[in-house]
Amino acid sequence: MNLDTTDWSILTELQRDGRIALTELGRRVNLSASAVTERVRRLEAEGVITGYRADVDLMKVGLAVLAVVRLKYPGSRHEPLHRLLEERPEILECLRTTGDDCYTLKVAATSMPHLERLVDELAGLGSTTTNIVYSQTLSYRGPQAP
Amino acid sequence: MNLDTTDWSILTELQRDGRIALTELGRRVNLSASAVTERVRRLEAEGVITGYRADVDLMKVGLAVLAVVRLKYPGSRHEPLHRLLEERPEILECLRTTGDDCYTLKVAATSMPHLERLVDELAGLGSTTTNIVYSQTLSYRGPQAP
DNA sequence: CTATTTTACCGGCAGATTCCCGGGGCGGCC
DNA sequence: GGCCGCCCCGGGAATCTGCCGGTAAAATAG
Repeated sequence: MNLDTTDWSILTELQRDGRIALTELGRRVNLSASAVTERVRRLEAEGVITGYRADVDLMKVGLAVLAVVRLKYPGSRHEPLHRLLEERPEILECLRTTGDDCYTLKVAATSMPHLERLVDELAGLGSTTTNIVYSQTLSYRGPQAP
Repeated sequence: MNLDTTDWSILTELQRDGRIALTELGRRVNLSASAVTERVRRLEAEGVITGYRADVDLMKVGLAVLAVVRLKYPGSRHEPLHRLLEERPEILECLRTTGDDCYTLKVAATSMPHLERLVDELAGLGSTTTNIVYSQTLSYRGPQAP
């Protein structure tokens, strides 16, 4: 799988606006609609583009408290955590990392008591370190050409 | 801004597939195309939906090394960091948090030397703690009804 | 309790978009 | 040269979007 400059332009545009029409996308990358369609289909089929998502403002939907929870997980039984990830949509992201804290989670809650409950559930699995998020730079850009 | 059950269904569907046609979206939430269009337009105008993005597989585009970098930032001059965020597309996300490490960054690099360069740049601003990411649960779900 | 306004929905139509063809230009290979 | 694969273009049918008026139920006012 090799990406040329045009592919990168397409990825950049689709990361900026994932709902853009293919004709408009073609206009921006100097390609006909059919050519750009074929390229996008190929990028999807190859798994370069894994999907398209609407971004939702957490505040606007009542999730006012965002936090990073680092979880130190003893042993190697990961099923309880995976089950928790399935059950709790408040856990937005879960990264397994090197270092003392095996997992880094991003968690959204409606309130402090809500966050407290979530952290308590996680604390049942291992020791946690929680930091409240003040603000986040909206990363509406994804990967770009290396 | 109050969201009813239908709005939540719409948000759920659009977070699962942000490029779905409005007619199909209407079918899934039991609404006509025009009704669902109006609701989506309202959600966009109110800022609930902030945009639509294509998700790109980092591996597939050569960004094989993902890391979490925590940055302890002395003082209150944040411009140097913001400039770095603008310049370095490798920084996918930047959260400002409570706690000893003021910032938590998610960084994608093509290789270890590449990551090393990035961390060195960040280390010029403050003291860093870096953890490599083994794997991440693809959070293709966003917020759901509280 | 009735009248009026507001809200949310539907259907339909014009225009735009997507999908699916066939066909052309170009470089590599026999 | 001749063939083949690759990538691109253009055209037409099917589909989707954007916009309109019209309707019914809920909210508001009197």
